[in-house]
Amino acid sequence: MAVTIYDIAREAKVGIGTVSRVLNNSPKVTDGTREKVLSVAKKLNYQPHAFAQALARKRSNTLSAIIPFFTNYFFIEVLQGAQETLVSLGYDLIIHGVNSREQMEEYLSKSLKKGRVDGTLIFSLELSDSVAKEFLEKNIPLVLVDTQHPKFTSISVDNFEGVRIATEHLINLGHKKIGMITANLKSVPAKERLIGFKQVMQKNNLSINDRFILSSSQTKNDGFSREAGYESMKQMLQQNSELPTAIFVSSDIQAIGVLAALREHNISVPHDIALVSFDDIELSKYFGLTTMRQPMYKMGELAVHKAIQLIENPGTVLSSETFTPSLIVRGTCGQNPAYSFPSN
Amino acid sequence: MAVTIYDIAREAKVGIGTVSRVLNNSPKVTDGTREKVLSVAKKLNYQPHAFAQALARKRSNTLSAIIPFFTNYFFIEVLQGAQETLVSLGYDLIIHGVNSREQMEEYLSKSLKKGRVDGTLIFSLELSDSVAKEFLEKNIPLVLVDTQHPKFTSISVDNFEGVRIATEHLINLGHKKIGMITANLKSVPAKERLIGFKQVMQKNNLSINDRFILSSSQTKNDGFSREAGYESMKQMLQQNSELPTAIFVSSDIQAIGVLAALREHNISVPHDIALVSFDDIELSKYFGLTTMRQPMYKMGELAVHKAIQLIENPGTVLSSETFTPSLIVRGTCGQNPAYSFPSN
DNA sequence: TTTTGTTGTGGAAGGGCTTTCAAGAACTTA
DNA sequence: TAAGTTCTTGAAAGCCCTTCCACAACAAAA
Repeated sequence: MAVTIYDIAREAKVGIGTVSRVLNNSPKVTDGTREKVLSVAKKLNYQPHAFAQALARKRSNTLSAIIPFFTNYFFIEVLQGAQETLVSLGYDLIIHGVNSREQMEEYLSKSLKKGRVDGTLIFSLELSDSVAKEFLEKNIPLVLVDTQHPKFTSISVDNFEGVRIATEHLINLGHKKIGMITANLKSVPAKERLIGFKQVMQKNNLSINDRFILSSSQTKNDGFSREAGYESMKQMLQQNSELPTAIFVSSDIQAIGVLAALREHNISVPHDIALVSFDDIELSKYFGLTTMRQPMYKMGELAVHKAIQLIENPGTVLSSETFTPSLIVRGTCGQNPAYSFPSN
Repeated sequence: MAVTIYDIAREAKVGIGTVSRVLNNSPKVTDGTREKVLSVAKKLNYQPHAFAQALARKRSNTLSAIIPFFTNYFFIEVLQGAQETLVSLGYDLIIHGVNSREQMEEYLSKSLKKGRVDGTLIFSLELSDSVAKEFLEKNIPLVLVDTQHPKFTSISVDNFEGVRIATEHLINLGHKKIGMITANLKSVPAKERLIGFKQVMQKNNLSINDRFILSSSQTKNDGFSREAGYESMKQMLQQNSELPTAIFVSSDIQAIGVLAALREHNISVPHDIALVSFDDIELSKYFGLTTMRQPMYKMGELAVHKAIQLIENPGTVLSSETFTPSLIVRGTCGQNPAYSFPSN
């Protein structure tokens, strides 16, 4: 049986209340008793019992994170950011990986009420109204990462700004005929990136050729997949005799498919066509992709801070923060001649 | 305030004990009362309070997993296996990603005593004696995955068998002059894979040319890195005028480095040199690597089952299970002509 | 000296559950 | 019908903590 505060109280000849006060750094304890208690606690190698504490305090010092497994590298980095901050703040992390929105809802409906966690982080998954309502009703702190909802604090990436930087990079390199390959337009980021692209082109007085703009009809991963990228590029090659000199692709994973399609047609990157994409997943460096990097670690970190702020400060107004992705120049845009493809 | 068993008891006009018994499927309750309680519980949308339960039962239905972040893809897959099994069994998972053994020990020393988890899973990290002692003393169920210790249940991969399959695949393809590039020999898998390789060569009456066998002196990731692979291959190229016709590389990530070095020298894979490696990380398919796949998902799954068995059945003897990796034939071994490199 | 005010302290209550215990209800059996 | 069993049930105790309340001890003010 583990050591309890009763053991300490007996040994130190004080009351359990005093022991608890000492352990919680309450100021109203004499230095003498404090030392006495502390030394006994150390001698007995006391550790507070997490559940008893949680029960009494009505606080568990635990957060849950719901992350889709399929986000892969994003998953790990963001998790790393979240986890390390959490540890430094004395919290634990219950993680729940899911593969779909349905799975998330199922999990939430079961776990939410158990009072096991003080707050929740949801990554990349769109919030359904029913879930949103439940969080609101139960007043459980919730932070959204890489997804948004008007009623909750969220952390996301500025797609418009990212696209602007990417596209202007291409423009500054002298490209005028620029195409875009995006994912399934039902997905919010796919749509935003396309709209952003058109805006930038217009702002720079460049004409938009609709034949150079393709979206995907695939539903698996909303078209953010290698296959989708491959198909889109194939299609562009079929439909056109003349090609753009540069293409902005809405994700790295699609860009890898695009590269494969181009290679099949012996079209050299970046010589014949330059490429810039979005995400900077782990694969990107191996393929030499010039891309827009999302500060994943930072996002995890900030998510935790926001969540804890919400917990410790229930009145906090919801705040949505936006990160600007940064341009990572590698081989596919042609600016960096030292960068061979696939890269070293 | 949440609904408690007291609310149910009052509403259903029974005692709290009865409510608890119904909720825990105790047989000694009449069908009549059972239904009554159940219907009230449903009506009030009751959810048991996890901490109160844990406190009373002295069981938390929670496992903690300690996984090094740097294992990347392994991390995700194995986690997925663990997590999904856990959910199906009604357990929660506290995960703790670490970057080193020191970090792991620090975390353990703090968290172990809190009685927060019923058992622990440790992945890929070698157990120090002090930590081992602590687990033993406190009698906390522990399962080791991808690492071993004589006193604990573990799940690992049969390196010898994996190497045998890989190397004999090369031999069956007609190769006789086979080299090996391994990682830092301080790491157990690196060493085992090398020893295994030599055994297989001998068993097949093939001569081992020491000039074709390289290990890495790098310490970062124990030499399981792209850079290490690149360096090793460079070195082999420098030292030899004649090269082996096939190389077994101790990990995929190194193989990617090897590929880069070979490309620089215009040596074609698999035409001039065939390659087989180990792990089947996510990258592998994009590089068309023929490799030995570890059943990561399965390992996570089994780890959980073993841990829970240990928890629910404290007398269980420790059992160590070994998985045999399976050969994934892609482009780099030359057997699969349809597989271009980098692959489609 | 008495009164008022501080400060430190012990212990009960409470958090929500499981489990034990004793007693009442419902059955047997003679 | 009485005595003896067996079931079912309500309520108390216990899990380990935090926090509130009341009181003791002492210092300062009257």
